[in-house]
Amino acid sequence: MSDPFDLPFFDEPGGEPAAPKPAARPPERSAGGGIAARAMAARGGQTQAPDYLSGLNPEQRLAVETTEGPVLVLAGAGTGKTRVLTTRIAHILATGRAYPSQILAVTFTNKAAREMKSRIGVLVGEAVEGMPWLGTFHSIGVKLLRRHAELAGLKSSFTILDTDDVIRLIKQLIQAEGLDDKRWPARTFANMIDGWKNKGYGPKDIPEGDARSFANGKGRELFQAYQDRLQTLNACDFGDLLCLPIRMFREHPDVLAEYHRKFKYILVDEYQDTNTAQYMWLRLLAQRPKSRHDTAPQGGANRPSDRSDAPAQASAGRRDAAVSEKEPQQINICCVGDDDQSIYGWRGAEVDNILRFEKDFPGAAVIRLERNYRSTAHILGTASHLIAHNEGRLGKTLFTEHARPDDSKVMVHAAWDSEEEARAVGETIEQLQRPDENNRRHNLNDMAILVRASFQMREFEDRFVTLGLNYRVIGGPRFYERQEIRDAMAYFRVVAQPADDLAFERIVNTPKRGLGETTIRQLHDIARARGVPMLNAAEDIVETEELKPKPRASLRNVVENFRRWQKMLDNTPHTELAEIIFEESGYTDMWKNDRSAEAPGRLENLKELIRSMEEYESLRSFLEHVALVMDAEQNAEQDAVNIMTLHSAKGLEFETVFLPGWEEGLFPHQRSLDEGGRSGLEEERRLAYVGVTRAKRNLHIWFVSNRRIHGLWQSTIPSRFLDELPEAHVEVEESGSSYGGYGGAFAPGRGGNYGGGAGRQNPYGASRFDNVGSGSFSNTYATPGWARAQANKTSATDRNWGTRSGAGVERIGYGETDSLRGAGRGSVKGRTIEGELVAKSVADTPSAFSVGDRVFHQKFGNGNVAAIEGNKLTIDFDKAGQKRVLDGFVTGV
DNA sequence: GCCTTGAGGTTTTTT
DNA sequence: ACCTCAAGGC
Repeated sequence: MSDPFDLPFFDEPGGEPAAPKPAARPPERSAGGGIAARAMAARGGQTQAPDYLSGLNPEQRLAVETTEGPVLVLAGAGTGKTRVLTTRIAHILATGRAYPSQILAVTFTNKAAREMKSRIGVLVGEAVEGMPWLGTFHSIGVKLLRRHAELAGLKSSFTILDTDDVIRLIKQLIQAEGLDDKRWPARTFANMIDGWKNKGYGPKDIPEGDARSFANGKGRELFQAYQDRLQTLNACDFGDLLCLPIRMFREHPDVLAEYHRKFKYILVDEYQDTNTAQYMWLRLLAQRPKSRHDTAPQGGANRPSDRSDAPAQASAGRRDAAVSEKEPQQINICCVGDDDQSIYGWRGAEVDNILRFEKDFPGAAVIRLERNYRSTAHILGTASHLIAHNEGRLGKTLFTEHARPDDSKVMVHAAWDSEEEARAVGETIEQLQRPDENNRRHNLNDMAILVRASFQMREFEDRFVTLGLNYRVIGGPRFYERQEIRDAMAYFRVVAQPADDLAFERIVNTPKRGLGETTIRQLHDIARARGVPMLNAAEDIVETEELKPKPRASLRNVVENFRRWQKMLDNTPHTELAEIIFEESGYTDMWKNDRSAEAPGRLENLKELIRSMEEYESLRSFLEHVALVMDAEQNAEQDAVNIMTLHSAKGLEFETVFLPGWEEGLFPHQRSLDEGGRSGLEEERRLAYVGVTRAKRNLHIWFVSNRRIHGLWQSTIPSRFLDELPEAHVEVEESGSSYGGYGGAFAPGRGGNYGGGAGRQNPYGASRFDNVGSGSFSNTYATPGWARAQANKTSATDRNWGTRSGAGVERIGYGETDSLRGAGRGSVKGRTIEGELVAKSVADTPSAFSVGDRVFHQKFGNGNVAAIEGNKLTIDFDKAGQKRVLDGFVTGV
């Protein structure tokens, strides 16, 4: 309880919170219509609370009603975060504190924005349509830029490039510099640029070291060249959508002041995911200058150009004036987030932003939501215990008031390999889907498989196809990233924005028109030399003799097509135009004539594309949408199991959740450990926490002993996170029998991948199952090294799992000691972590081997020990290269 | 200019 | 194991 990070305000969980500060000053607008009257009533007391407040618990209600001043809502998983946000907005609107257009509500993903919009719609009806400033950071950035494009050096018709465009563009630049694009991959540089922009850096701001590390030290020049190129293309990338508004606000305080006047309330969702640029963006908008002069209106010219926020009532103008003249506006920013769910550090998110909130906004109210409405006590207990291993938390503990005795514990299962894992999960799903004795059955929609890395999905998909089990992959290969869709979009882009050279280049020879590299290069050169778009260059060059007759005719045809389509743009329904373009360009024919297996699907996707265009009023607005929203709506019609990554699962919940692949190297992911060290590990742990907290009633965690990585079979060891699960809430599956027959998976030598029939040793040390069954596998225990290891065993010996044949997995017992990481390293201040479930991934005892030892491994052959970490050995094998294995797997030679 | 073949790199997560 | 890219033949 005595958490050092505990913040002063709310130290009695569940108790009646005292207001941190006067909830608010009296409402600024007095009198007036019914809305204000309702507001007064709402403020007056609980008795007359409006409906929308009635279902809230005290903490939620406080978060909703503390409308004035800075507020940080720390909302644990499943504590009604979205509800608080949406109700808060409804409350602000209903009490007349602001008009819909005066609320800036930022989310991180499009999904979240949609969700919020629809839920606000439920609360306030039509009024939600008047909220133009509800959206993602990026979409709001676009809106700002379109409006003030000239201040950012763009024309308001600018194009937004996606990752693919960016990489192609950078590649051109690298080649133009005469650099080897193999040694300096465009993708790498694109990532670097993205990283810089996440920090708000322009070419001049990047650290010298960064600049030197790429392109023979020309990183900075290349970055600058890239920005220049974007400007000539009248284009910007994703990062610019954040950086350019920031720059604009800094360089044009008058414009910033406009928005200071405009936005009365700022709300930020998933604050823990904001990166430095987003943080600066928010600070600029939220932090009003102290001096009154800065906020004072500077004349009509600076008024926001859209007047949608100018209420019709005469009182409105008065109110506006009153606010800005009487007192400097205070900062009404409300950030909602959960430090324990910060999982985007790898792309620049700064958990620190949320940890620092109170310093940034002095006097901020901090409200914790810890009452969980989603999961069983077992699941919450598991999640809390797991996340308690992290340092640097603000500290929250979820609780539920709805523990039921018959809730099932969190299940941990083992499988031989990933195929087995998929098969077993499939069987479990089928079992759940079958009607039970009460004739109730689980919907597939209520189940989800959450994987660490997308390559894990394939195995499940394969299995489900075989079983005929419906599934849907969420966030997988994105609709708008498919080749045919991108081609189609490129056609549209050239039609709508004739200067879009990247799009032009993409499709000028798709389908094949005999316009190869040579022709393109010529076009390029002319366009560059004359400073005109390539389409114009093409238009001119076909009138000359410079091209050979064939390409010349072909190119003329292309140009004529585009000119014709451009003329049709304004007087032809855009879906119709799209079909015409596909037909006349020969694009549909191209796929019709394609004999490959994917071709029909691609044609189908093109139809789907046209269908999805119907919702938009014009081709332009459609393009705008697509640039920002790379995912297409999924049809939730059909009952299907959900498969997705842990990252894309954030914010969702399911009755039953499967978490496969809890193995060292995969989860926690090796790369996170390598690149992020301790904080990388903590982020992985938060990811595990996110995964666990997605489950409402049932949670199944899996790990396998063998996994194919980069096409090679690797033996794996259970994730350390398994060590960190609390015994009290977790049950290890005893045997395969309960799910009928996959227990045989543990038979030695199965699958032929494993060096003949010698079988597999128990990687977790000896267990009482080691002597069960026939003993061909046991010979390895006779080695001297093993004997020594045995002799050194401590109480930890008892906590081991067997994975022997037929037995599946069984928990044998628990050590009485604390977790090796909990108490041993004191990873959590002032908190004892007890009763952990143990699947040893790191031995308490030193390895029986030492660096340099010559060893033999059943599968990899002979090698030398290169490094030792606990019981994990890094071995340079003569044939197989360097591998990490458990010492139990090798024998001294 | 286009297509086939072979080599080499690659796979965490995404607005 | 898979995909992308370059080289070489047509």
